[in-house]
Amino acid sequence: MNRVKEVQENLDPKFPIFVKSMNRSAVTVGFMLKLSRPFADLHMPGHDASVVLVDAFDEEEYRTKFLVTKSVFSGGWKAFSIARRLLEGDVLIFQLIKPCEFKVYVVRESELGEVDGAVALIHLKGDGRQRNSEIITETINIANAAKASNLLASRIDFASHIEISKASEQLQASVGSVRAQMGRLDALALKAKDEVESFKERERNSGQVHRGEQKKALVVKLLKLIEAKVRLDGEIESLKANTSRLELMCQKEADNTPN
DNA sequence: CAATCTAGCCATAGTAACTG
DNA sequence: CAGTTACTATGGCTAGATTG
Repeated sequence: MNRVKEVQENLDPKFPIFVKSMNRSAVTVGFMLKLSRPFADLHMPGHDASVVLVDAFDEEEYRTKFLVTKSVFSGGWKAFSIARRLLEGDVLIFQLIKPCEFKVYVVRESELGEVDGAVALIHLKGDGRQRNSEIITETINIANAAKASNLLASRIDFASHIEISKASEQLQASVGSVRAQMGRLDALALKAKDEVESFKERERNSGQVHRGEQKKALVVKLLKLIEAKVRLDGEIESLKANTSRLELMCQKEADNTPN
């Protein structure tokens, strides 16, 4: 929830948001999602309405029905839930970007590493809230792209498409590497933050003692962070290229496969 | 008949009122 | 003023209705 909070805080505040963790009735039996009453009262129409959910992953739109009497997303919610493969415990952040239109960010309980990475990048970049939300989307997109590639692969004949499998494996290996990098970045970012806080504290308590040396140490740490960020950017670019290559291969395969 | 949707019921948490 | 109780709002579950 702390991670969700951090993501939430880095979204554009001019759009109202609400956070919802997935329970059994939202992702299995019944397939309906309750909105919090205060949010529904403030931002939802006073009548049943069709609501558009825009997946932050691929900008794909899903229509669902909002039932005002129960403050729930009902008809159509199941399609979104299945398409995004939502599980109990996953947390969704709904950002109201237009009347009856939400952008939806998925924070998966089982894959918090994805969000950790996004948070690490937020610490590093810090050049505006809009940019931050793009970073989160991009980071989650990359991880989801790897999963999507698996889904595609499951639909085709593995035996006759070894090359695609290999590409998929390479892609997953790359994702693993990037996740590991992100974990390290997060740790470094937190450490640097602690250092800055402790530096400020010491400065308050003991005046200007060793100020120069402490600043030097901080600069070294910051340089390390920047270096790691540049390395990560390179890996992300390479990962994107791999994803495009895999998509092309799958597309070719789909074109060649008779209906 | 199976999948999907809806509405009602129940449990729980929060709050207000009452009592000692 | 603090503790207890009762009421209300909210959220989750599930059975029944509807639709294809």
